[in-house]
Amino acid sequence: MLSKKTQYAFHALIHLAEHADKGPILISEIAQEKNISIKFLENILLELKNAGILGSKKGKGGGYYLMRTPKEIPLARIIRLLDGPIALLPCVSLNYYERCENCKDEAVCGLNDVMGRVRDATLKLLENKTLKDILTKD
Amino acid sequence: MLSKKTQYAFHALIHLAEHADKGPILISEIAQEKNISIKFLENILLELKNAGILGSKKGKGGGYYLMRTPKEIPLARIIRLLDGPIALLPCVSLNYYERCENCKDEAVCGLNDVMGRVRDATLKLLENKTLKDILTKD
DNA sequence: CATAAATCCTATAAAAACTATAGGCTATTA
DNA sequence: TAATAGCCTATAGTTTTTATAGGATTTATG
Repeated sequence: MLSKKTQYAFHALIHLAEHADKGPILISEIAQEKNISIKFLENILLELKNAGILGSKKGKGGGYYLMRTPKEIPLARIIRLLDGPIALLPCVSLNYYERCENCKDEAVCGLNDVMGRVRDATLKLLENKTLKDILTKD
Repeated sequence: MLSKKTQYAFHALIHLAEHADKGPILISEIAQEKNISIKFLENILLELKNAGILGSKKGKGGGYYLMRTPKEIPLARIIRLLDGPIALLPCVSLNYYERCENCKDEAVCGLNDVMGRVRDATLKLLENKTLKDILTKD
């Protein structure tokens, strides 16, 4: 399961995308609208900003906004950023690989093979579907 | 990611399947062969037994053995038993569904839709692939 | 320039989940 | 009846997740 952090991030990004025409959006507005703890959300948006996905403006009239169009933000990017590996096993992870400590040869491990396929099927969706694909408006 | 518990369970099941001709197998043998803490493994095998996947025999000459042929044990069964939900979000889980607290209507939520597809793609593999498919021998 | 608004940043706390261990109990075999 | 091996439950240690706190910094505006 995705962590709350990642789930909140998706809902926040959706809100930002659906209100992109209204200039910077307040953290507090998103928190209220999406029923998320404001302080927790603050940390999440900061991480998204530091990763270059969001921009922000301080002071009155400030808030957060998308740095790219929704179409340019694959869902896999958000998950990897906040949750880490998408694969079900470390030994089939593309970005967070770790050797299997329970089997002797990954090359002939059937579990490795099947989980690799699960990873591929999952990534086919999560790398191609973007923020744009999860919006209600437009 | 799957928990260690589930990962260990898969490796133990593989060992049991590949030595099914040798009668009951000792926990200690599996633990040593697969590099797993023996006491931790004990709990896992017990859970698999209580779920009807494994059988056991006590006393000298005892041990664990499969209650069904490898072909009859889908990978999804093991994951759900030890790890819980396979879906990435509670709101798209078939067996552990929970309503989304951050969106107003799941029926029109794009995130719900995409994650439902991820679940389907994952389950297509995990429900059809069985213990037999992850064995080295045979 | 002073003030209020809003994000930035880091630390920490609280809770939950995960991983592992302990130790006595029970059944079985020889 | 002694040794073997699983059964069962509790608990401990660690890590991760979730959430909160509070002051620092930047910006807009009157």
